[in-house]
Amino acid sequence: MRFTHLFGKTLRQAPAEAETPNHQLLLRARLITQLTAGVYSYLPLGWRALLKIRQIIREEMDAAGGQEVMLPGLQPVELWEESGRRKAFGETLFVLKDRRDRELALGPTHEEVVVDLFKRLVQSYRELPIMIFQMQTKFRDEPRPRGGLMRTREFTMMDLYSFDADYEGLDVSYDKMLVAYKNSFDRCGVPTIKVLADPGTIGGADNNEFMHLTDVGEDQVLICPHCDYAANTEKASFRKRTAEAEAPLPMQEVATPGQKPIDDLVAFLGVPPWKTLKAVFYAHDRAPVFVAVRGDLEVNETKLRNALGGGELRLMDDRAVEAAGLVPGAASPTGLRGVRVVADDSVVDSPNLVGGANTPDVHHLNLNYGRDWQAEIVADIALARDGDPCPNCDTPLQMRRAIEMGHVFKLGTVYSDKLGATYLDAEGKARPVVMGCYGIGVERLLATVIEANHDEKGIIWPASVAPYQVHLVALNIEDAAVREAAEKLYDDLRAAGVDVLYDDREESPGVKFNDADLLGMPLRVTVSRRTLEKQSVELKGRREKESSLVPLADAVSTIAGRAPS
RNA sequence: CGGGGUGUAGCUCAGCCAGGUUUAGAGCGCUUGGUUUGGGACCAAGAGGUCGACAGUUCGAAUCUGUCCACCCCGACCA
Repeated sequence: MRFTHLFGKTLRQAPAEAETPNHQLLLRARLITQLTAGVYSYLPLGWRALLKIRQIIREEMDAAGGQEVMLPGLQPVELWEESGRRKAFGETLFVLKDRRDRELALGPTHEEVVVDLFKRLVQSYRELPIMIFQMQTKFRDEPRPRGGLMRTREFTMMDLYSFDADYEGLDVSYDKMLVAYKNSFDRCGVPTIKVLADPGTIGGADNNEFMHLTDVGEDQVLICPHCDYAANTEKASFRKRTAEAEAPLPMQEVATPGQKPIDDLVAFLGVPPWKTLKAVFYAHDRAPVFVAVRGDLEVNETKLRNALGGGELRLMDDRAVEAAGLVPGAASPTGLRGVRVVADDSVVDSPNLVGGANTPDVHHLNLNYGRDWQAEIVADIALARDGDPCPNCDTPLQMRRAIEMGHVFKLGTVYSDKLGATYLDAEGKARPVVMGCYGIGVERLLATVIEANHDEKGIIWPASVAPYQVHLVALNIEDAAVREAAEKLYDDLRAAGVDVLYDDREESPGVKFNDADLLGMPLRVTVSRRTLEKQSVELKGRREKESSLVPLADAVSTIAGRAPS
């Protein structure tokens, strides 16, 4: 490709809307351009990289036994009602009406459609296992698109679905996918770790996320530096400080004027935080819920929502708490009526806690679970934080930010049951098919490739996904000898099967070198008067500091040898 | 949806508070000519803007007021 023909030129300054390095470089190198919030166009260089990424994923899915298909983006909304996920997705689901006033959804994902497909095509256990995948545009009306390609409303997902006769088969399929995912990210030059995760609206049991650790990630993970424990904060558990065994003491009232936040109360009464009961109020599907955790802990809203069986969860402010007839700052679970109570398992196991008395400026001493109050639900709803002890080995966990590259789920029979997807086993009995689903955000992966491979000058493409392998720079191109040599090299390299971007512009050397660094092709080849005097061309790897000269006669073979096609 | 912020040329921004020499500016980019040429050159001449939209206040609005829209950031959701 000649630079003078390339659609779009580079930007010296990054547009103000971009904050992260990957977003700035995507825009400056003209890989993408934004149409509207969370919707992007992919320009020639960006699209070429994306095609490379897609091909890598395709090869890995094929190698794992996947078969590629293409499923519709337009889906009848009835399918979503049948699976119960129309409500689960809520406003995130794009819904439109056809001319007959029937509702159609723009698919945010494809479990429903793929199960429908399974029902139409598969009858017997003899046909199992099956893995099918596709790369299709997904539409999600995200509450807040952000971070360039990190969270968009229209994006490509590679989604693979596995169908097995039983759970043992699912385990096999799942393990194959773990390998295929790791390989895909590795080949794209993105280091990842596998963490435990929350399944969210997808449902199902076991699931893992592939995370790329970086400060610009929107997720947080907790990693044990000692054992192999790693989990998304949404999911992470930790070893809670165990309460010392004590005989329950009689409950007592104590005046605590003006002591509302737990920190103040702790200082005022001189008790440690883990000897107190902290009350937090949430509106769950609009109904108030009393949430009790020990004073040294915080509530994990994802765990809480799961304990409540899903639904909408919101923190209540003091006014809403008062409106519900409760006392913010001195609330007590004792004698509550008409309010659901959810307790973290830590408070159940801790004797003689200090808690509110449902009277302003009064607290109770020696609250004991079972004797003084009860919870409707007891579960682990505590948020793991940086430094909390690893649940496996007690080592302090480390909190890191990360980008979620992929998410794999053991769905089991959640969808098969809801949508009636069965097969006949060897005895001729109908059984629900056991499913898994596995997704990679393709454009997000592109962004992460850049995030993981750049310096202050620009992108440093891994050869595997570089739009072009060679960036041929002709300096002083108005010099006929230079132009002639550069043109010939360009033609010869292409004839040798090398993807080359040829800077044939009449620009100063600085401009050309800076653009070469910004665009980040793996190998830079420079032709100039200076190199021609020595009958040679100059080669420099994007990651290398030093360049080297190669005789003109050997240029094509040397370059072709260094540049995988 | 709650909180914060920004809309002036392709990109980055000044001008707005104290309305009137602003026929609206700068740098970069773009066009033409010339001089340069191994790390974002220089000179000269140009092109390019309904100052986000609408309504209002005023003799007069980029500037003041109101409404709306768009985009960005922080939170609730996810690949």
